[in-house]
Amino acid sequence: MKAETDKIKIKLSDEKQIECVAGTIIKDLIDHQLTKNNLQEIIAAKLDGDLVDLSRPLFTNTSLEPVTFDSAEGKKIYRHSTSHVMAQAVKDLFPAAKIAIGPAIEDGFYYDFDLDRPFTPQDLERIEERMKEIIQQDLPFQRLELSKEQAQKIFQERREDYKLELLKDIEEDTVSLYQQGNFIDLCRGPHVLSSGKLRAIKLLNVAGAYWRGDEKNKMLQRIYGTAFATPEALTEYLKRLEEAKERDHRALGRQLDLFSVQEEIGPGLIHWHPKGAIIRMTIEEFWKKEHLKRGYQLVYTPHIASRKIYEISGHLETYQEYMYSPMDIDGVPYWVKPMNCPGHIKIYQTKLRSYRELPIRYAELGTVYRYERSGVLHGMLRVRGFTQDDSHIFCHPEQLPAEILQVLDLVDFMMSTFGFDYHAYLATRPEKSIGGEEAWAKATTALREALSKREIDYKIDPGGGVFYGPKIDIKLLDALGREWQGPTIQVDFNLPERFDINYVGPDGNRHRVVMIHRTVLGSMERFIGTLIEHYAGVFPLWLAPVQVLVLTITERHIEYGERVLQDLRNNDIRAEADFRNELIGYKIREGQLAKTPYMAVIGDREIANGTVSVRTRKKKELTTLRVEDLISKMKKEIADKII
RNA sequence: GCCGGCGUAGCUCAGGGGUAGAGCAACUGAUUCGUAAUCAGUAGGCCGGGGGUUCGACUCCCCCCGCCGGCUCCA
Repeated sequence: MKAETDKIKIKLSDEKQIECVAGTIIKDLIDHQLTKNNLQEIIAAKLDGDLVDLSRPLFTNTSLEPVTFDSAEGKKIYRHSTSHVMAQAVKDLFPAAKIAIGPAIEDGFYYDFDLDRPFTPQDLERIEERMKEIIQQDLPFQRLELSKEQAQKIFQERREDYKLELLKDIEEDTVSLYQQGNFIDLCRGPHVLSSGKLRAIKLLNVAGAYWRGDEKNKMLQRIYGTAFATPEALTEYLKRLEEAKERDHRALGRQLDLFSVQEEIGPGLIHWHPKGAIIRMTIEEFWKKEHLKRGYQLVYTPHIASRKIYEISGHLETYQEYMYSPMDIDGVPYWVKPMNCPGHIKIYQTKLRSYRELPIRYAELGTVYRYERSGVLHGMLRVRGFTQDDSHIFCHPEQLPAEILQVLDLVDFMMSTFGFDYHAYLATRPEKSIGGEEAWAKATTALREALSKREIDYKIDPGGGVFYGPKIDIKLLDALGREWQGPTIQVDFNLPERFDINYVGPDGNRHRVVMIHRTVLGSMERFIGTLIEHYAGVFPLWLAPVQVLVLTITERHIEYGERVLQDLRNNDIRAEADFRNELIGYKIREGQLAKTPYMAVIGDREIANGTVSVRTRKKKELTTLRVEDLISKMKKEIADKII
């Protein structure tokens, strides 16, 4: 460390470097050097890549980069500071509350508290008011670097049991604490300079959360909130949340009459109404054709199976908690299938397989039932009975890379057909797992290389693999940005062993197959649920339940309307009619609210010319087309699956 | 499963110990109309279910069911 009179060099950018006296506070430096070019308020700084408080003094040559709210790091710091202010407000109003953890998260922050009474919505309002007062007071965030013992003493005095527990797990001798006003928190930082920097805050909701995410631990109360650099940005965000709610597949499912869940039948069990069913059927037909094209063979397997098969597969050992209790059939317990693999394996094993037959790819739209805990059910996205677009590929080890690549190709093709955004994860070997190190390495490499070859961005999910093999998970995003497990590609070393699945190699000996479990949509329920949100209910023509609505102006146009309707239907176009004695504006409004892609209006002029007046849901300008031209235009759009 | 909130007509929602309300939808009638709401009328409710408090409960209390937001867990 240099003496305070010494000069140090600070690199501000590739072109700009300045000198200052050692000990200069970053904020002072920034006030002099950077404010003119930066309208955005600076939240923190990055010194040689490390995030630090603006209140930190500079002692060595370094590069300095300002951090603003624009950056992900800036948002994180800003919101993390807001969570501290919230914790301070809670402690002010509820001194008995103990603080746990309070990080920034995507779009906001939370803080967990332990308090013997629940926070009410009114409490949230009070807390928010108190936070605004704290912001008004403009309390500086002070960083304290203390020995672990000193920190322990502080949190003992304050009876912050959770902080003490966190401290125990910290290995370093010194820890950092942040204080604003009378509030002290164990925290790495950095933070904004003072509470007054926080401009637009909002508390959103309270929820239970287990201490350290473990359901054996005490349940704490988590308050969620968010913060933005300007009130306008906050309002914008809240508006986005409202809009997302309107895309919610549960609301749209009711409005568009796609599906329902019946209390008397049971939660988590989906009823597909005619309009939802036709969407599903269209996707399933497409799916089947595509699989046959790509060398899959379609199979069907039973919905129940005797105990024996699940003993062999290991389901009773490792998966029983998700399986529904067995029924007695002639004294033998039968279970409803939670997965399709055993059935496919047994089909494979009906004869001796040669290496020449491999790979064998069995595919099935297989309906499975799994017990899901009541609190996790969610519309069509998390249910108890669902149809997986399942397949099991049996191959020999050398074929694994090519097979994975082919599956990934199919996944990508499907996702792009539907215009879907997705995130990919490569889940690696978990601690509790079976199979040799070499096999794992080979399979993981095959998965990784397939992802790179397809140029799919992915994250590693360390230890997230299944016990029997590594996997690629594709996550779909719902309207609120929540990720849902969709397509998955899993390599399996386990079932081939348990079932003794073989093929006869060129050497005449039996060899163990490698098995891939995969789905390319996930399940019909979850996929279509997410699709509803993705399209906001506005299905592309090829999927729209009603593709064209034939509308008449008055009763004298009905006869011609009937002919047009039949003409469309004869051409495999899903056409419906509204010949009611209602105003045309009224019928159009209904069609528009149902998000019908085309409406064909018929009046005197159209009958005279053998045409229809065509209105699309997107562009509202009208065109007059001969019926056969409308048919060919629609047929092309359907065939091309235009999104 | 756990924590919190909610449950009133088909849908969206008001009401808050003393006879249950609106809009839309439905139904009936009139209107025969040119691209997002024609007019009039009618009907519709075990106020999620059960128990309790009370002279009286949709309203207050308890239990159960379901839904919503999270946590934990998954296609």
